[in-house]
Amino acid sequence: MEIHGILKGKFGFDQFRTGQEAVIRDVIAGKDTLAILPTGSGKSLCYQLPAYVLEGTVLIISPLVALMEDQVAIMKKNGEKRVVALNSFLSYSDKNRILGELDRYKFIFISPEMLLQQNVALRLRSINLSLFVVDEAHCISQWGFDFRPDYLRIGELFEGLARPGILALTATADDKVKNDICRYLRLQAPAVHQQSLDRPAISYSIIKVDNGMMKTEWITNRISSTPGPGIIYVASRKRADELSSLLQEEGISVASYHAGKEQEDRAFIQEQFITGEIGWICATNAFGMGIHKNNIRQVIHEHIPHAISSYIQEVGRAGRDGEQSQATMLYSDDDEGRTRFIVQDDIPQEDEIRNYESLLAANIPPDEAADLARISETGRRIIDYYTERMSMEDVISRMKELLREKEMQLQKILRLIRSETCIREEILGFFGEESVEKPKYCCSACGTAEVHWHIGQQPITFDKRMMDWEERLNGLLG
DNA sequence: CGCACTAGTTATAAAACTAGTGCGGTGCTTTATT
Repeated sequence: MEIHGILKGKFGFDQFRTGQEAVIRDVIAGKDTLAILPTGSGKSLCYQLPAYVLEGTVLIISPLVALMEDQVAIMKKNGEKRVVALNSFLSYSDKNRILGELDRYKFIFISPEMLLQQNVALRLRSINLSLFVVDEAHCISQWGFDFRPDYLRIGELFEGLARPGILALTATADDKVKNDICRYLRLQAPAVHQQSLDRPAISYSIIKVDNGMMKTEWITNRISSTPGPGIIYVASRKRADELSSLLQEEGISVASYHAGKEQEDRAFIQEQFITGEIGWICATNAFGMGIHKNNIRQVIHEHIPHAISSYIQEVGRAGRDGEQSQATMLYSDDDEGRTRFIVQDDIPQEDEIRNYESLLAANIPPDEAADLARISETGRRIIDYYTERMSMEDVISRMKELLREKEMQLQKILRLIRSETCIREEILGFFGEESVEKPKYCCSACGTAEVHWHIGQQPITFDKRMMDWEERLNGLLG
């Protein structure tokens, strides 16, 4: 069947959105494909359509169980019954039953961790896979090295075996992320499809303030006088709850969201935000993946994000409908040290690794050894992953390398913050895009960040440099 | 690293310092003998 026919017949669309068709043609041709498509451009069609052309089952790696469940529900609602999510929501018996009849399914969603369990991997290798999809593929780079090491092992599934084409999907990827994806998925001569990451409808502001109190003040003013819906990204769970309560007292419709909340509550809050019952969300970086909401008008950061690529991901959730939106980053001088601490804290140190390994060598049980060497659960998983693959000395130098890498990413975002040149140009340059057309509302560095919202009170205007107290003082004196 | 918080100190007393302590993001997975 011709792909336009399937597009109309199965999905009810008359034409492809920008970028989709080229990706789909490569996927159907069996090529390894890396597709970097902006959120909301219909990434899931890139594997769902080929599924109806190709013989066999499509296997989709997904980072969050909640996301898998969502997608399965949507597909079932749209009439596709041969779809299943393999994750820890399943009872032991259901899991076994499904594993026994895997080839009945057209689509299987699974986490990297489940994928790499021996019995699961064995079963998956035995069925006819038409396509292997890695959704949100930037997770390989973002999480694999220091958080969820199984992300680095996805490529091992087909070690030494014939395999189907691989499709890696993500919304943002700089050169490092692209390289990590290709390397760890072992892509062969991948077709890379990438659209401009520029979002002309988003204007960028970076504003320096003196302290936390000013952040609270600024945000309160801003939110009471300009439209939402919006997301406020904060650095800690505690702050998310605290800021949310403060804003509630001001009569603002807001809720907090972070990983310390019950799954149930998280789903509920997310749902309310999507339907518009809640106007604002105060959240840690836990919030965002899989949020299908077009009309987010503002994204505010009140800390320095960990890396430019995470910043762009978070900011990119605004303005998917193409309407004017604003991204604002508030920061103060002491943010740098705190961001550095959070990013680097979980990476095991040399003496911790040596301690832990010598305790293990003395036959101390692993749980106890990790405890004694004061290694976090995450840290231990990381050490275990690397020690299985290299000598202790190599693990130690690998960890140092990881620290350097994190520091480099931080330095890049600090450079962005301190730069006086166009923020849009800087950001796009970071992703390798050179020519940039500046929209009417561009950024605070260009002096054209301020959108004139047509509701509420006076627009609040802040000049980035004048917010610095020394310069403000000089301004008064001079 | 830097914050918020607490307990202890000071000595006219009360409020105001000081030193010490705890805390900080992201998520998957966990289950078997007859």
